[in-house]
Amino acid sequence: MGTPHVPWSCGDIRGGVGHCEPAQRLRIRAREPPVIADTLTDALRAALAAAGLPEPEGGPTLEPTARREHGDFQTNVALRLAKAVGEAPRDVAARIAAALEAAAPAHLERTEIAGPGFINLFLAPSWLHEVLAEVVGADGGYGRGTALAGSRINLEFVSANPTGPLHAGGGRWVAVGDALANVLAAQGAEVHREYYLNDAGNQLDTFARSLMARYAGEEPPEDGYHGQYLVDMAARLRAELGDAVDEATAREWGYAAVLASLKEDLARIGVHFDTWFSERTLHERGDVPEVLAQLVASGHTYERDGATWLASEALGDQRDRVLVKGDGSTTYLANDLAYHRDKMRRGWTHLIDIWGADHHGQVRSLQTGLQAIGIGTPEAPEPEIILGQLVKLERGGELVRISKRAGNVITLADILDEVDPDVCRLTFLLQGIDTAQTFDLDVVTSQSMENPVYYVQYAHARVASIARRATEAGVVRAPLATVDLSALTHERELDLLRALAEYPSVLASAAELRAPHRVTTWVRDFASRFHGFYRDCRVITDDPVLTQARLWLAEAVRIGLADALGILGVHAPDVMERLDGDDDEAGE
RNA sequence: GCGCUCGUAGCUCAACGGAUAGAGCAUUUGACUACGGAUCAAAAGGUUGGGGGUUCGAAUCCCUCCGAGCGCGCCA
Repeated sequence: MGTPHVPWSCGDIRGGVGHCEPAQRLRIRAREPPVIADTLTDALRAALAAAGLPEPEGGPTLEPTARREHGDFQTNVALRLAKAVGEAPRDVAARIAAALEAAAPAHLERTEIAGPGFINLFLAPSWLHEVLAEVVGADGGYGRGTALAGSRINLEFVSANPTGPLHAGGGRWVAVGDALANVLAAQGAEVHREYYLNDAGNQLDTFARSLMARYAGEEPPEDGYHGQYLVDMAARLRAELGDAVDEATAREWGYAAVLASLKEDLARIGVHFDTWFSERTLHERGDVPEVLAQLVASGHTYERDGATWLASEALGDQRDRVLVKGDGSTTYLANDLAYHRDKMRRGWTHLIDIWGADHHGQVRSLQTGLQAIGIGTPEAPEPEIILGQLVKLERGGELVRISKRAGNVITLADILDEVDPDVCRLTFLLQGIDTAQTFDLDVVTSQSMENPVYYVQYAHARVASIARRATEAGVVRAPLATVDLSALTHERELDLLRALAEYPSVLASAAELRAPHRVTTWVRDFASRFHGFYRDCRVITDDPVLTQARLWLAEAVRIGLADALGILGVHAPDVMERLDGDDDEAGE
């Protein structure tokens, strides 16, 4: 029966097993907020030394406080040290705090010991003014890290079989994969986007038979592809190539047609792949027999029942796997091993695959098979496989049941016909991929309040609008160095700057955790803070000093919004198209 | 049966082992004669599926039970 191939469940996205443990990943040290964090950490280290205390394992850490009453930063060093030192946590904290205040670093106003033994640091607003200068002074590079500098990452995603259009659920991998690539690149990695075309197996043959059946005006075979698109495709085939097409010709013509439509869909949503890798390449070059020979030589294979097996269970797989079938043909696993070996040979330092959770059973097979030939280790397997839970589609408050047989496939193109690509992308990037996502077509296709993309884009458009107004009023931004940023004292202003201060660590953790949705969460919150600021603080005022400072603040906000949206692959418009809320028949 | 991923407000979802678990939507109540009201403010809403354990501290880590999704082919 083959893979269930649930159309919008991304059933033909290559699947895999659970997340790799962090230890197996490329490690990224999530950075604390800029500059100030280094300063404070150094001061904290010095305070520990001055107080005659050791450093906790992993060094002292600082983090932004969750509540304003707790100051700007907090550290739990005292809590972590208490047991080793043999003193009460609050006593340890007191010693550290005293030493810290005795040699107070820049911006530090006071410390406070709170709760079980936290040390809270209260800083002067000047540290946030420096953040503003960092944001605008970074020339587009604010928030970037270097943790992955030097690594060359091959990121494979989507890779849906070229036997039909992309399903709506597959859009999740399109959006997540592209954003993850951006997130990794933001840490200095060279990232290569790759799409694997499974064009040598029997799926394409099944596709060809189905197409031929439609061409002949018949129903596709039981295990074939029943979607309406093949009826349309068959008609085009007849129009282009006439009435005497054989199956081989139909297969190649159909493959080319599907490939063109895949690329068109991806272009519509703005995703570009650097490489479209054809499985046929492997067979033409003889890569598969070659990798099989390597596996045999490794001693991890055996013959049984006329087939060649990989002794993968001994390497940590759930069971052994067939590499060469009784009829002499190779399995998907054998081909996939050859494919990933090829990727490593092309010089990438690390491979990442994004798979649908329905394929998690294959993860260990691939990883252990590669380990048998010296690629990756149990601690750091290649490829790293990111599993995403599948997407459920809902419309009219009901789950849309997928029936390939009935041909009621909802494609990504269908969605793009109805909604802006930005909405589509951000919707898929709203949540982590560990949980199954329910994609409500009614909500997504409505330009309602439930669409966070407009909320964020509106914030950006508002900033742009302020800039336009300023220009109209003849107000020009003075060079930053001449502007007195200390005019920024309003809680709304500082609140925006705090969010910007945390942006670098948001990007870093999004990369480390392979979780681009964290950027979405941040930018939604950031937009919310801006809307609050906008309400309470007028930028263009009679006070030239305040106006200048706020114009620069607005610019910093624009940079933050635009950068985060850019990483998510969503546009940051200067103007929003007005919704006509007046005669909206769908309203209320 | 075995394995993987999950279970958080009415709904959809956040939350590098940290303090009083946060947003949006929905509900209720308010707010512009100035930069775009696709906005803002406030209220209400929780035993983080249940039970144990580790820890100064658990939604987070461990064990167990319940529930959900997905896997467990000489298919790809």
